[in-house]
Amino acid sequence: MHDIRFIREDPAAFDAGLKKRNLAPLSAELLEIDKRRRAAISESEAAQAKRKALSRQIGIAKGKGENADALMAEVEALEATLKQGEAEAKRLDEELTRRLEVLPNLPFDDVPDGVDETGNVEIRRVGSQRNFPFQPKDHVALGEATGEMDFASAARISGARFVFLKKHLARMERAIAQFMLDLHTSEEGGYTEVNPPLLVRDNAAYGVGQLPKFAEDMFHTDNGFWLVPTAEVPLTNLVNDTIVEEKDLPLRFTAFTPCFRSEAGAAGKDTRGMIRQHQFPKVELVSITTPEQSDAEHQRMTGRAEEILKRLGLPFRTIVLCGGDMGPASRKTFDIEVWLPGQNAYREISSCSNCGEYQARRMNARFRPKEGKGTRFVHTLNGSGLAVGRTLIAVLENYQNEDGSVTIPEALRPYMGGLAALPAPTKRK
RNA sequence: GGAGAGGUGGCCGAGCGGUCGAAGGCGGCGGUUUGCUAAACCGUUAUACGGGGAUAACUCGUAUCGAGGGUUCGAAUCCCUUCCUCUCCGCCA
Repeated sequence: MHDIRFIREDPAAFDAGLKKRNLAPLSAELLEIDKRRRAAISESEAAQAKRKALSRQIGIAKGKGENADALMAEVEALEATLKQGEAEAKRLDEELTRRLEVLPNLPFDDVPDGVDETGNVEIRRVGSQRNFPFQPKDHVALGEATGEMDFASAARISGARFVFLKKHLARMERAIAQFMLDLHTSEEGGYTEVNPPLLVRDNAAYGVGQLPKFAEDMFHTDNGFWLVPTAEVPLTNLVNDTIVEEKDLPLRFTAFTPCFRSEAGAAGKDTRGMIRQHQFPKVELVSITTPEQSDAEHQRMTGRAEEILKRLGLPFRTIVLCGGDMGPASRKTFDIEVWLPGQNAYREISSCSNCGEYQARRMNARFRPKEGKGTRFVHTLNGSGLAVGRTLIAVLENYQNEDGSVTIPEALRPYMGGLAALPAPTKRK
């Protein structure tokens, strides 16, 4: 949600931000609505002030037992203008909100220009791609060979874009999540583990910017709940409608949850395998900071997500998204892409965004500064730390052996009962 | 699911048709006292929007007592709708 005063003060900066989003300038028409809105408010308030004064006089007169008919007639005469003025002011105010609340956040100046993913810029590459002496398989081939990744059963029971994981793979997914949580909640990680609700109300979905524009991307229950598309929704809303003390910032939350996305089928992309599912597990990171801290926190958060991949020995690259490819709430986003030899491609495994005060304004999340008076909006950040299902895929594809067994990365072994490798599939008789 | 109770400022808690933005307390801030701390005492302490002003200090106005609507000259107070919380009973992982 944008601050109309910011647009009033610097319409050129606003339009420049929209341009980075490949949107046409809007400041002129928004300010026109704002102008009419403010005029209507002034008019309406003047009438209200008059009524208030008269009503007070009526009260005083009646208190003294005097006749107040003349005064009451005066108020009566005001009635029409009053009602009309109020309605007009309200209508214009709502129109402005409706226009503003669907606009995306303004990218920072250092965000690259571009209309889609081709405009993204790689900023670093870590780890080296393994040289396979054989043709590496993708995760579907590996998982189905052992029967531990079962798409056929999932299709019978839930339809497309679901999967059953069994035995070692089920356990490894759990191991990965636990490894991530342990690192994030360690002293150097600094995050507080949270186990949030997975069903949320409209206001929570609105607060992070999912509503009103992206309703069709979420599952909805028939009694009015949204299934969370990411734990970002409940975690960020932990501070909605609250005022935190500056000394308590930053707040850092992490959660391991399933995520539910209904849009996953619509794109027609990644129809094969576990890459894009209606339900997937993810460890999420959320930070609440002061405006001054948010940029450093953004770097830090991205670093914490990268640390997971480093410890798992998975090669990855980090890119900064261009204006056209960023999520609407974000001012700047780093994507981390893991190398998948089975696909011969880097694939997104984390997305870390600094949302500035965009979400804070929508959910009314403020802090009380140590210096000065009043309150200010917090900055909110979120990132995957990491997508657990995709991490599982990455482990399978990067650590596979020619016989179909999979070496387990050292970091995960303590979580797998010391197991060193997932067994190769047994040959069919 | 059944039966009740309630939602007031950063927090607790009064008020139940008329100068109520709202008593009192706590907390916060400023000060006095004090060797320091504590205690005591005095003062102060909401937010949003709009107008004026230098996009200042400040000032004027309007709104805000869960949300929305209604009654009334006037609503925190009355009525309706809705959301939420709590208690008891039932049911259930």
